[in-house]
Amino acid sequence: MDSHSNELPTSLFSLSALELAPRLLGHTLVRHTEAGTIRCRIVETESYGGIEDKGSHAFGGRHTSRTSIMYEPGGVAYIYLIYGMYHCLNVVAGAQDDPQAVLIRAVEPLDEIDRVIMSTYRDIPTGKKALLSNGPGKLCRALRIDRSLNGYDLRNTQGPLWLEIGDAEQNFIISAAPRINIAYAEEYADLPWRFYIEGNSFVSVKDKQPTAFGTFIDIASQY
DNA sequence: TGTCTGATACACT
DNA sequence: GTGTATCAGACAA
Repeated sequence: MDSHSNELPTSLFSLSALELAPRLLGHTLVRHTEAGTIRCRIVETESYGGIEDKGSHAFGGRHTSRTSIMYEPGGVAYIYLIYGMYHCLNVVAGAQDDPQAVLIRAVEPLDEIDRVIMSTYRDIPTGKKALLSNGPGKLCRALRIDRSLNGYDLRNTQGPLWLEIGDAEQNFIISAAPRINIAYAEEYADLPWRFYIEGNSFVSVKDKQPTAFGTFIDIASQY
């Protein structure tokens, strides 16, 4: 297999989180585990952009041991623990010292073998389908992602976790909606910074009135 | 179908 | 010491 041609272009990750979030939809998250290499399609993301975003861990320029990875140049993984028991995977975006990140909220296994391995890691029956990875905590458990992977370069196809270009032939509509569970973010809570593939069963939260945002952006041909 | 609640461990002050 | 903001299971209807 020629993995080199599947790499996402480096220039993509220097975009702002708000630009990167919809562009990651349809592309492939790959996790190399002891049980095998798992491939899944990104179907839902959220943008956490800049020090002015009250929903971001880096709001106000907060620079702590946890958030320090957000200040790296785009393309590395930012993984944090929530509720003491779940992890969330983010793709760092933008330039050095500009803390931005895209939260991966939901993925869809590409093939049967991927679904089987993910079900094993989730410790649920394989028949559960979409419940497997329709949320940020679930997908991290299904892909055995924890903070030991924090800071890894997601463009390195020799590593434990990376991104690849998705099927260029896919065609879907992107919807935008407010982000989930950030009521504390005040005026930033209602901004439509969550993006997802319209109609995909793995999307974590269904909106009554989704806002059309665009269609599949073919990164392979655009960059 | 929708709403609610408790579990849990670390970040940060 | 206080805040975090997902998930599974329970319950009502």
